[in-house]
Amino acid sequence: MRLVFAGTPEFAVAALAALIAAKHAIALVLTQPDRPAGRGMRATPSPVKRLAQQHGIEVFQPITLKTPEAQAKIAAANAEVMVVAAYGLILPQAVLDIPRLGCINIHGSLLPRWRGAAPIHRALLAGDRETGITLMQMEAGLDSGPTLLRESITIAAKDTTATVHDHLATLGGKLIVGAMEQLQQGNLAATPQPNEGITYAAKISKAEAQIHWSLSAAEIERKVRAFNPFPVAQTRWRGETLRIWKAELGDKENRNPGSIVAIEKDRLIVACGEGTLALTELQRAGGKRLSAREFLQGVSIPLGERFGD
RNA sequence: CGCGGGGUGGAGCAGCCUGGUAGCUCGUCGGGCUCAUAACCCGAAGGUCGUAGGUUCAAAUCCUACCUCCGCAA
Repeated sequence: MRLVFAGTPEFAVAALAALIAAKHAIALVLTQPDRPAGRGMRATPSPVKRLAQQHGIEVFQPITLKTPEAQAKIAAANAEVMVVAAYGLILPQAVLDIPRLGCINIHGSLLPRWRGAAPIHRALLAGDRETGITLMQMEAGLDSGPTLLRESITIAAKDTTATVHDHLATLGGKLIVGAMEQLQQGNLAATPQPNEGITYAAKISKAEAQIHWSLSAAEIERKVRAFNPFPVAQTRWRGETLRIWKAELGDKENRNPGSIVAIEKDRLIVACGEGTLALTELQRAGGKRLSAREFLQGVSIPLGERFGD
């Protein structure tokens, strides 16, 4: 099929790669403008842009899609359908109407649960046991369009946003290729989303990464997994930021939230509002990620020392 | 020129400000203790202190440049 692809981060790369592999004609790729990023704040192309360029596909990076110029550019691609995956820009109705078969979005949740920007993070934070990919026909509302295809996966106790993200990105690629096939055969049916069970996945803010030790160990443990690899759960320690990459639930004892109640060879046990959490991989400011064992070899920590503000 | 921290035996760190015999925790190797051990005791090997210059009688330590890792910010 002749199509336009719109996407920006790594999540969208798997889908674009799958469409390319399936020999679809990608007439144009839309992605966010190069943004200053990383140390040095150099303008950095998005992952999708890099992949598109590797395949010699034309890339278009408008700041907004509201202008007639941008819309004309998309219309000129003369695509039958537009595939959107974590693009990051609102598509106005005028754009949604351009492709003959409309716009299809690849969303990382089982809609209508977790509409919005950070569905994977929110699913992990909430302790969901399953999530998945939903392909939907886009309309003006936020992730509210009718469902075309969907497939669920289970979230295991050890899963992090990183692992679920990769899993879903791959699944999204597989589903979108299947959807294109069905679309060509004219048997891709749309089912309206139910009105029950709608939730919204707000963007993750940096402030949320801070650990509040008064919460239960279970909640904090979920935060550690949900915020891996970004933005990474963290706490304050001796005036510096300490990132917590991995942790396990400890025993049920409940002491002084935020204080270190035991130091084992490979684990640093911290009291929470309810239960304890065993930190197993951490990172000091300016340092590398270290196993708790390595971390403990470099510093001497007295029992009772506190984490947090 | 966005801001900032670090690169020291195999690992993680201290020492640098106030230049002058390189230290700690762990690992490795040998020995001992023990029914036994990832535990304990004794001993050993292993470092041109990121690279290149400079200052100095003397540089891990002060100065300059570069390489490289990381945090913030996006």
